[in-house]
Amino acid sequence: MAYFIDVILPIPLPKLFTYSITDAESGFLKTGMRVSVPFGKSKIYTALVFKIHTNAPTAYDAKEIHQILDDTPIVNQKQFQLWQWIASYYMCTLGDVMRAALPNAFVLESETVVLKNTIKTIDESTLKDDEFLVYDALNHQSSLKIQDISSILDKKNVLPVIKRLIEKEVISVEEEIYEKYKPKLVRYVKLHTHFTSEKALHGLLEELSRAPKQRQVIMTLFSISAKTRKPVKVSELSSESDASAAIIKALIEKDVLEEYYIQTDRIQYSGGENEATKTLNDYQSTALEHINTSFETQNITLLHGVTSSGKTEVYVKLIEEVVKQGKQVLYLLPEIALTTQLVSRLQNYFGEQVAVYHSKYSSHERVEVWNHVLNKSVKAQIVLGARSSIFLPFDNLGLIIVDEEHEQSFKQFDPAPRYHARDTAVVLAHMHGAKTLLGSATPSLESYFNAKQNKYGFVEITTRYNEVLMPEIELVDIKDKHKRKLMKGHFSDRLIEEMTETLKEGYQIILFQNRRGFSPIVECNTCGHAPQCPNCDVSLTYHQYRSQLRCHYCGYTTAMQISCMACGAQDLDSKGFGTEQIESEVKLLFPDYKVARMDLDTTRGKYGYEKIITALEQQEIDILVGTQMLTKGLDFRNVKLVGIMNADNMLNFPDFRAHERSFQLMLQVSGRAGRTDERGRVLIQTYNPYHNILQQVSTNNYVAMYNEQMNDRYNYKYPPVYKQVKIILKHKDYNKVEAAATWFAKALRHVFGDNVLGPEAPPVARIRNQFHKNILVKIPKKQSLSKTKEAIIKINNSFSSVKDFRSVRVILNVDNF
DNA sequence: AGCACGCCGACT
DNA sequence: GTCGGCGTGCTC
Repeated sequence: MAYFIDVILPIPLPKLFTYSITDAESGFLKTGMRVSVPFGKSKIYTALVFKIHTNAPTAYDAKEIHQILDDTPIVNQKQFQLWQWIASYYMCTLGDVMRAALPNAFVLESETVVLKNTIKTIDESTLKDDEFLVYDALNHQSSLKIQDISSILDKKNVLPVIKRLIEKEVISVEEEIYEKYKPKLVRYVKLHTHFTSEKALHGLLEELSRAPKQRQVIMTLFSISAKTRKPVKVSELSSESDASAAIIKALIEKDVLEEYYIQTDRIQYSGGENEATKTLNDYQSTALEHINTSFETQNITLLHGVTSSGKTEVYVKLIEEVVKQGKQVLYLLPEIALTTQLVSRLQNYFGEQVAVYHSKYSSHERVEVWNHVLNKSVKAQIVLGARSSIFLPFDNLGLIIVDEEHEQSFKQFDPAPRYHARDTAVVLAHMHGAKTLLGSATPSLESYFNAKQNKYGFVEITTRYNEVLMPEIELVDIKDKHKRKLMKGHFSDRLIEEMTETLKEGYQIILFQNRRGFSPIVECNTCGHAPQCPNCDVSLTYHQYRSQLRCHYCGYTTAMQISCMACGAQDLDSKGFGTEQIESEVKLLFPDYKVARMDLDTTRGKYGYEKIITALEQQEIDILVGTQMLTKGLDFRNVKLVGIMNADNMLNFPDFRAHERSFQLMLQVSGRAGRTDERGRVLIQTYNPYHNILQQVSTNNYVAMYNEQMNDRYNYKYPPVYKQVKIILKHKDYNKVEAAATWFAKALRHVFGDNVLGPEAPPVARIRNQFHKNILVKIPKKQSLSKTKEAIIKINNSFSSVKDFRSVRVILNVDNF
């Protein structure tokens, strides 16, 4: 009997590929194991076994696999089920999902290696110049990579040269694959078995009396192992005995010491005893009770708890319960809310049972967490992670918590799969028969809507921890302040007053400005020219601290101009403002206080973010200026005043969710104020204090916001009332996207009529030299989602068979919010 | 997505 | 003349 496997390849092709395997392999292979397979002319890819069968393909000969990479499956059936759901719901391929799901180190790729042909002697005179260069390089180096040859010959396309050399039998090529994951090994030493007897040991010490350093090492070894009763690390021995690596090496070479390696985890929990979980206050325990009651009838429950209401403690109790039952827990958070603060808080209670998984971890570290989850190790009973942790190989999940449920960063935008981790988590939980708890102080409209419709259970906490009052929110009309000349730069007299007061009392201040850099537009006062990005249709943002102009879309930078590039006038003016400008103004206004800034530019690097947070906690910073990074579930004890510099630019953002987002953002920032005992204060500067959203923020009226926004959503057919799929077309030629988008929209209108919007150019019509066009398909609740998607895919297929449009990139984004 | 093949302009 | 640009087609 001939055996075949269908595999998923990590490429965006909609189908599986079939390879043949031997009898022996068929006995060994299981679905979910990795194999390496030849693909195309020469490449070797990592593929994942999806199905094992005996149906020989008819249209082609299946190739044989190259190698089996695993002893046991690394992906389980439930994951495959989830992957298929993602692929169909978010309209992408299984290959896309595989790429996103597996830690990078699991996906090996081959590299072509060029070797010298040693069998034949070469007549060098038959070689051309470039051929000789390669041949000569191989005399010095046993193997060359394609890239090496590229740099030797200093040109891009070296394949013709390689081809000629192969024909002349000078070289041969091989495909090499590397296992990217290497377990971390730690070197240990012990005394060689020769010396275990008392007598032999005595003799040894005698012998070493002439080598005091070495003798010292041996003595230290004894004392360490007597103390710890554990294997002794080389590093430990070396630092304890103050001996260099060379001395230890000498002892190993003399066979006095014996070295050995033990595989260790890269991430280790090193804390002490676990604490008992905290007792909940009345509000919290009522909430917990309600959640439990809700879970009796509902699989999903939304917890709406005001900022600083102690939701985490409630989560902890729930986690404790589930862990007791021997089930796994997934605790999802937006990437930047995953701080050491929260991790150590959970570790306090659950110790080494907590594993953390997010993108700042190296791919090696990710593999380790993956394996712990796969092996149902106690070390990963509770996984705390960002959106990609929904892909871990859970087997018996009992509970998923999605904290800060409203956060848009749960939705992946750029590479497919464009999934929403909150929604995917709900599906994942369902597959495991687990419960899902969504938590937020400002729930997303869709979740609140679902709760209202009784699709989700609903629980509220309306009181802050320790019954601290919600901050007092004051709206400051800066139009009026400008008129009455009460503004100093971007600061109103009210804000300055409050700041002075707060600083005097010894409390800290947070200033929020949702835009980084110094100013988003630099304009010539003489001719009105503003420097634009050469690759994108945006003006460049001025960054003062490096005296640079920068594009926030493609990363283009150029030096700040002294004079106008168009007319040469030296009179440049900056319009608008960002965090950098606020920071420098604060420094002028309050020269005696420490000011820091937190935005993308100051938090680069692995610990940049952490450093600022710690400094704030340690009260080394009096005033912190920042972007929305500030909003993410941080708990600052001593912040009493929050200033929102300008509420209008977010309210006027051209997006149907701008109002909802502004509300969430402002309430979240406000929530940073007054978290211990003193009531906090929030000042919102705006040109339009009568804006409904601002009124709702200032009265902390979520329900009013919800009702008003839902009204709009009904009227304009937006989510959560309608579903939507956004189609983005990109091309470097404007006329081409234009034509392509028109064609696409027309085809869609044929099927969906008025529920198709566009094509329209987005606010930034060109990014990285690609022109964009958007089309939106609105889907009424009663219209079948799967049929709609089928129709879109069909249109997309006929679109790509028009040869004129083939080079236009099409992005399908389901639930693009 | 890659990658090869094949056809055209612009340089050593 | 070749080098490298990109349109086209294919991958078990």
